[in-house]
Amino acid sequence: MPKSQERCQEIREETKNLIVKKSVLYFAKNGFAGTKISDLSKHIGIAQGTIYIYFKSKEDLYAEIFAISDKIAGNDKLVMLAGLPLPAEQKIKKMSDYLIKSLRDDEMFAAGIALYTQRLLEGEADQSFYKTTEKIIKQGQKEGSVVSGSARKLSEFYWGIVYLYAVKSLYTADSAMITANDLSRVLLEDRK
Amino acid sequence: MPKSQERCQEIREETKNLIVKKSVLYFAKNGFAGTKISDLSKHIGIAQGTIYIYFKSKEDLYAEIFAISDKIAGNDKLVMLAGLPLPAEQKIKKMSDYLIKSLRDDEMFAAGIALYTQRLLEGEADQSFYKTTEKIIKQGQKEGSVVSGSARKLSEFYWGIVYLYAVKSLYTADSAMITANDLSRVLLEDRK
Amino acid sequence: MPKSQERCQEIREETKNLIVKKSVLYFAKNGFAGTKISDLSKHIGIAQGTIYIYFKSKEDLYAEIFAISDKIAGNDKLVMLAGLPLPAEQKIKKMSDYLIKSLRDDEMFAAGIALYTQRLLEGEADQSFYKTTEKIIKQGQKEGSVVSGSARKLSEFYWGIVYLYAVKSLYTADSAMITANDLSRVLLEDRK
Amino acid sequence: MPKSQERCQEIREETKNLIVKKSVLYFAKNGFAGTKISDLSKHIGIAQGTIYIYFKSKEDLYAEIFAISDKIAGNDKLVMLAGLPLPAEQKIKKMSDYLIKSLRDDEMFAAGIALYTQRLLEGEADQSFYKTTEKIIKQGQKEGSVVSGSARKLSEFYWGIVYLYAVKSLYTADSAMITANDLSRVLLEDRK
DNA sequence: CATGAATGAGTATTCATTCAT
DNA sequence: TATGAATGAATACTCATTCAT
Repeated sequence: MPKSQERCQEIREETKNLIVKKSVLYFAKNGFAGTKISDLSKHIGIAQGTIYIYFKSKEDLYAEIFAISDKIAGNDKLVMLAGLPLPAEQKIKKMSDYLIKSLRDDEMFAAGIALYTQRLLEGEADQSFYKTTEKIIKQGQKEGSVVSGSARKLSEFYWGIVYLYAVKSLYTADSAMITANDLSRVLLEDRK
Repeated sequence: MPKSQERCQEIREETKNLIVKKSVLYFAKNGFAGTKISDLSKHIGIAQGTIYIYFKSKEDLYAEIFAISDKIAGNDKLVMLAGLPLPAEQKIKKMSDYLIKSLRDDEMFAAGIALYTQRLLEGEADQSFYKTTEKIIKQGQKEGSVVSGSARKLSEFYWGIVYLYAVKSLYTADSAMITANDLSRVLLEDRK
Repeated sequence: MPKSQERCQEIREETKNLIVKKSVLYFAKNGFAGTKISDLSKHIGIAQGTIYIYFKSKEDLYAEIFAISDKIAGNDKLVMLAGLPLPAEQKIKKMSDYLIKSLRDDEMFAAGIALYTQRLLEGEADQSFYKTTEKIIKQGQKEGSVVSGSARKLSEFYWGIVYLYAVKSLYTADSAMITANDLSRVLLEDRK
Repeated sequence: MPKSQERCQEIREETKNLIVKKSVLYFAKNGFAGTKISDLSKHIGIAQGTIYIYFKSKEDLYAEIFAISDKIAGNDKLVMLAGLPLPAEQKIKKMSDYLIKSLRDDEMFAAGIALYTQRLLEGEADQSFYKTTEKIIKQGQKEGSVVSGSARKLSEFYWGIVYLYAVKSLYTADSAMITANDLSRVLLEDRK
């Protein structure tokens, strides 16, 4: 009696997700060239061959992970936040809160940020994070809560710092993480 | 006219320097695993075998480059600056000036910073940059020019940003570099 | 209504036959090494695992097919023909008729011939086809209807040609097949 | 002191030729799937890696050998022969002489014929051998020396037999090779 | 019995290193 | 010294076979 069509689909889905999930961290830490399929498969807990059932090649797996890195890093949440009817200062604080909390608690998130930013540096990712943040910055500059300067540069700066601490948290468990407040202050005017 | 002993030595020196110089950039961009000797030698403009005359192995070359990365990145200048009888604010401004200028004009410098920081993340570098900067920060906090907070964390933050723009400049020629002023402000109190 | 013992047996028989039948063609075209179980099972229309219910291994399946290739190729009919009380010329004509007709109409037959000959080349098949044909040739040489020369060589030649067109018909549907007459003439004296 | 440019070129040429020459036989005997790079390199007497200096992949090596199989099989000589001002009967006899002699003495030649014909069966080779032979056949039919029938079919038949004995000679050293005379008679009218 | 996802031994390919020139 | 062809151990990838469902 054959396995049911749906159950097979489910198994496939599960295994593929497992591979992706575990690979994100591994690639983020070790890079493409630094990742051996033999080590990766051991880390995932499957046979080497299984990877090739779901991905044509190591490069293919990497590309797929790269491609979804913005999802892993929570781009959709950011876009939603930007759309809310709130003052920019609040948005920035919420965003910073969310980012710092996620970096601290969720290795996958940190890995997603790291991969997404690498992709940006190599010119292969769209700049959705930057652009959404730019909008918030401009709103804040109108409202007087955000420091003056090129929104683009400020956005890059903000995300650069997020990247920085993402990478740090991948390498060292106990890194002296900045607070959400520290991060917000990069954009917000000091209140005296 | 036979080559004199010294001339030979000179040539050796020159070739070795060429290899180091060109390798710094290559390793900084591609990492250890991502660097193939075949590609690297092409990039340097010599034969693969030549590298092995000067270095025992790829790892040996990498180690040597790593070992001098803090020199490339100008650690000695920083130490000297810290020792001068100047207010911390001035030191920070001078330091930031120097860093931004170097990042802009000297690829080798950027590569040195990138490699040094990678080493730090992997826990293999001493933390001289951080520590020297910490001293300046503490001085500044006493003098009232530097924001309050853990000197260690502020130092890490400052150098994180330098690293960030070092990596950026390795990848994109025209990256929207921050100004020395932007960089200084990370540590300095806002003056109203 | 539970399946009877016999019905079960029948189903087994049917599936096994299906596998053999479809495999003959596949192996004949692609050879042992060139046949992947994954491709073969797709071609048969069953799951990979099913093959292993009926055959211990790929080699086992191949061996079984090889073993019956002379039956597929109609060796028994040839032996019977040789035994009939007929002049050699008639036997040769009947044999050629039968071979050409079968090659044209029955892919399985062509595949059987191809496999049998491959086996011969590799020295693993007995030479029953050759030997039976040799007898007919010798009879014909006595009767004056068959060209002179080594019966062995003529027999090899005759079957070589049959093999040739067997292979051709496996690859190209519309190959310019020789006629039974052409084939007979390889052995028979020209009549003026 | 570096190797001279020319010497390097020479060495490359030599090694590539060695690989091609030895591979022709190996592939002809074992087919593509049946040939392991590890075995092939042992057979050639070089390291596995060396093959990949000259060929991008196993497939690439095979394709290159396939592509030149008509040269190995001596297509140019055949074309030249067809152009000579001779009666067709002489051409056919010379051609058959040459073919049988080459098959007997030169394994490479046999391998070339085998590969070329495989290519034909797979529809990837042009049909230069067939076409040149067709011309000679038509000439001979006009001159009355060649049997009647479709020139195309006769040509296919003739080359089929050559292929047959090419394959045979690859497998068995002492195969009962037909004589040049036997081969010629496939096309020529019997003289009484 | 039938299925097809998973396995891992086997095979292809790469790349740091060596060495004859 | 400098070269780059050759090497073979390390790594990527395939495919016959197994096994839980």
